[in-house]
Amino acid sequence: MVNILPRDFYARPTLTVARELLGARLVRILDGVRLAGIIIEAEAYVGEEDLGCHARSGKTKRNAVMYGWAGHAYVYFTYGMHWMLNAVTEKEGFPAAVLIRAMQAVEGQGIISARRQGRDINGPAKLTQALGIDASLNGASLYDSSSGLWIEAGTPVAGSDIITGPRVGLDTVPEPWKSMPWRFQLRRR
DNA sequence: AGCACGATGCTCT
DNA sequence: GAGCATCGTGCTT
Repeated sequence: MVNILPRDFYARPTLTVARELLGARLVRILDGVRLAGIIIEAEAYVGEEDLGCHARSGKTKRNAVMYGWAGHAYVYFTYGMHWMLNAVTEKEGFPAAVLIRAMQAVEGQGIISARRQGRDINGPAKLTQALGIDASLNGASLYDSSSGLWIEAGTPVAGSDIITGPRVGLDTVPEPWKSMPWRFQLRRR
């Protein structure tokens, strides 16, 4: 049975969505083959007030998708070579998203491993490289399988299995945003 | 196991 | 022109 998370799932507070995406199944159809992983790490980026968020300076061409409908993919390019996958959250007009940072491969592991040349997939740019996610998926619907990229409900995760901490890579971001505990990880089993 | 650094190009000021 | 929600390599402990 297919159980794609609906748009309403994303149209909620970003911290809630980030926590609940842990344990969910990220699915990608690449060259007609189904690849999937269980999301094990995610971070919340919440509005123009959040100085760690790309929307900190208002709407731009790059971050425009974050201002749109919840449940769409915000995919951006950084460091000259890396793609990052986010799920847009909250209500239309409020710029917020969840960065998908890591997953545990559960379908198409052979292809995923080959695409990574045997290296690990524990990291936001590694994940997008493994799944073949790039600018062509910016704005794609995550609640609709026709996009080739969606998220399915997983087994519920106990709160005691979730580790929180500060977001990664915000070295030049001022406090308190730099240290907000808006990174969520599934405890290793 | 951990740290430092270079790669590499797009976006916004 | 500066900075970047990173990664892989290579060198040090």
